[in-house]
Amino acid sequence: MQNDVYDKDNATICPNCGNTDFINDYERAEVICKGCGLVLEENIIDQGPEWRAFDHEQRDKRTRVGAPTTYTIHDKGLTTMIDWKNKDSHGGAIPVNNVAQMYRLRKLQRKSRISGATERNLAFALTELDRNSSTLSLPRSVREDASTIYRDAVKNKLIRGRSIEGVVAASLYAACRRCKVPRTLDELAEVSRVTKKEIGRTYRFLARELNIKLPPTSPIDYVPRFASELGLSGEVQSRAIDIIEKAMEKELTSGKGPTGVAAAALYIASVLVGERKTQRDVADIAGVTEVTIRNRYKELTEQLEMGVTL
DNA sequence: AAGACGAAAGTGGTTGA
DNA sequence: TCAACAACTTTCGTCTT
Repeated sequence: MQNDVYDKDNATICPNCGNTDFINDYERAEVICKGCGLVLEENIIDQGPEWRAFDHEQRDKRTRVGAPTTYTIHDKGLTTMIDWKNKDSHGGAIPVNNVAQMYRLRKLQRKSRISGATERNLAFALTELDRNSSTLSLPRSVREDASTIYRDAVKNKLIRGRSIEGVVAASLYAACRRCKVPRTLDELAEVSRVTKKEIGRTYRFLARELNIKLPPTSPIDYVPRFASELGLSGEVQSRAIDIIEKAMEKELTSGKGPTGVAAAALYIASVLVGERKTQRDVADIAGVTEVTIRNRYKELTEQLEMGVTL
């Protein structure tokens, strides 16, 4: 049917063979790796229409929907606009004595769209949200999620005493974690005008008040992004994930910063595969120091009995 | 000369009295 | 509110490739 890119949880590589191409087979409701045929996901939902159309005219006729509603626009994109043309529904001219009335209606409509402090607050916050997620190049799903979190925060009157920007950044941070595409607090602080400390505090506050329960971030979630920024192959990625999984079994990762663990695992993997990167490079991308990489790296190699292979 | 290694002192945040 | 504490950083000197 369609050959989309497999996007579940933002996974971009096959854990089995490291391939990056996937087929969405809607007939069987499976996602399959193009390289090795591994079934990566079952019971997927076909999001296409249930009807078929053979030409453009039919498609137009059978479509029953307009633009999707979105939480990233303050009125969910459900605005009605009054046409600026002075024509009625049949295309005929509107009587002159009604033209002034139409003008007043349009003005009213515009004003009512963004009315009241809450609406204006939302409109501002959501453009801010969009700007931030654009510079971080976050997927649409995360933006939607962040907007709903923000809306919840507003609904529960949690923004009082806090800056809009702070809450926006915190919502984004939470959404990123929930969607398993973690960004560090540093990265968030970089794009918004809020300090890392403030974002962290607001985030914890939101999480508590809104009952957002989030498992601690797994180092694995950082691997694909760091790897691609370092220009490392899929093989290195799967090796790194392998290492992290083993490390988690032995509880070597608890209490340690996930970025540090991810960085060390990637460093080790890059050496093992023969695409060596310097500690400096990996450290810069991951936002940790070489020393941290060394410490993690030492622990990992010792505890996982792989010192010999290095 | 660049990178890796490690010791020592410093920093910001959490925890428990 | 304060001190203890663990993780992480900064800095710097030494060793390895």
